[in-house]
Amino acid sequence: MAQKKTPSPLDAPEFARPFTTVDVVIFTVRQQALQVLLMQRPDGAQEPFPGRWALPGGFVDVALDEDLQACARRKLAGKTGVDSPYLEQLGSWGSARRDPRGWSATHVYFALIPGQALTLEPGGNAADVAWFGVDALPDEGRLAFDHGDILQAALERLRGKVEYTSLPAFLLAEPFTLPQLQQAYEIVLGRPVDKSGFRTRMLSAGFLVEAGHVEGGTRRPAMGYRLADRRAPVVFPRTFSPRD
Amino acid sequence: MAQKKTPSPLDAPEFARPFTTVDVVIFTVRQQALQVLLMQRPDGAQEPFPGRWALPGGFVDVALDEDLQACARRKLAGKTGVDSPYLEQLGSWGSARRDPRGWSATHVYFALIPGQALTLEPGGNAADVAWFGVDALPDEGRLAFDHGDILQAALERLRGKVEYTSLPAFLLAEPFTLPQLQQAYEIVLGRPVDKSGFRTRMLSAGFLVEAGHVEGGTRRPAMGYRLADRRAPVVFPRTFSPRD
DNA sequence: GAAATAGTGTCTGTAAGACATTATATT
DNA sequence: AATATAATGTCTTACAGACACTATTTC
Repeated sequence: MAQKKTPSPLDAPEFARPFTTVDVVIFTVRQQALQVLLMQRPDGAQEPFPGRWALPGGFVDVALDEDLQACARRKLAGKTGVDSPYLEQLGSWGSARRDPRGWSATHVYFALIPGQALTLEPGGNAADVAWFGVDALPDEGRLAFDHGDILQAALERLRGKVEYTSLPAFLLAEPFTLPQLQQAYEIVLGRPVDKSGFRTRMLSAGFLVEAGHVEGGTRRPAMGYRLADRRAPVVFPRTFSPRD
Repeated sequence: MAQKKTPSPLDAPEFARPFTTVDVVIFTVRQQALQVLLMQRPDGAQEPFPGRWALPGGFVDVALDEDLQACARRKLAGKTGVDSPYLEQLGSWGSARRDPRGWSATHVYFALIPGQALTLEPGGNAADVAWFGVDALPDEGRLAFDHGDILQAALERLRGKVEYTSLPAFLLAEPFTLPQLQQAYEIVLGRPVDKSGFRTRMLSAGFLVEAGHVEGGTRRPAMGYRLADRRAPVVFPRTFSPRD
């Protein structure tokens, strides 16, 4: 086939460049449920998907953002005030049709933040920002753009990784106890986990550091733990339930 | 903090948009080694990284490409002639400095293609395209842009997933034998794998379909197999070597 | 029959899953 | 003392890893 010389967007400024956005799927555990942060789209007539719920995000600002991760961190800090969450790239979605305004590509990150870190409602304008249980999404899950698909992919990634990593530890404020950690696993996975095996796995993985007993509980106090390394999760050699 | 109203790139056309590219990391097994396809950058004075080796890729063409995956498929078919490989999104890299021409973001895919599918050298202009063993990269691995980092990430992803998936099957032409598949695993992982356990794992996973004995070998012929589903790999419940 | 490769059998150690039991706190 | 939760112990089973063995082809 003839290898057509692709015109460069640099040579021809009017050559259409896709626009570039970053979106963040922010998970937390609140009220015994896995929840996600959504924003309501503005109502203007020019706006795409007016009034619909969407993932927090927006255009990359080439003047502000050094790189994609910094852009994601900026948007996350703006909405939640949390500045050092677990942040992982999920992937990117780009097509001619996902945004009615034209060809667009979004780079998606997903973040895990402790529920206890959110004492006050996020941001200055709290009205258009809200937490939703992942099983109780607004508009029957029909979010703006392709954000429904993206959220679905984020959930699959999270639940998949939780089977064999220490990810749920990033959903808890330190220090946390092993029962609390187990509960976080059970909430994300949506099924009970055996206590004995759970404890052996967590302690033998060596990613927890003892931090003294936690008082204030109702009955016998449990040992508190911190993460030895808050930057990355630990990978276990096996999944939780090999087969049904 | 004051939530500055971000100017929209749509309202102001002169607002700088990052430019958008797609790159593909194409792996195959040739000459008993894991190899990757690289292209040599053109030599023009205006060109970034002239003469350096780079991953195949380039600008998204909003007129040609329906979405990112289609763009990756177009670039892959153009370089290799292979049109239905295993293709998975690896991630995206975007920053102000990765391309000297300005803020850019690239969406990276990685592909696995059978070595036997490449009877002739790829493309029309074969001079600037070549296969390299991943342990024998040109320029000591100092590729154009951040492609060295990207290739490293692709290798980690591939080797990581090979520990617990059937991915190496996509590096072989059908029908293939179990000894061939085992060899593909050993080449990618860089270590020997026990035959007995390997066979049990592969056959019990149920993703292989018998396709008659393969002759032409030197000694006893082996059973040939095809993939039941060429679209996605199978995930095993455990990794190959739990721990050292 | 020798040699080389394909394929199977056997043993063992480790660890997960299930469940029972003990330990330590509050009221 | 009763109770609730934290933490540990025991038993069984499944399976990976190691390695020996058998099977089937070519020369």
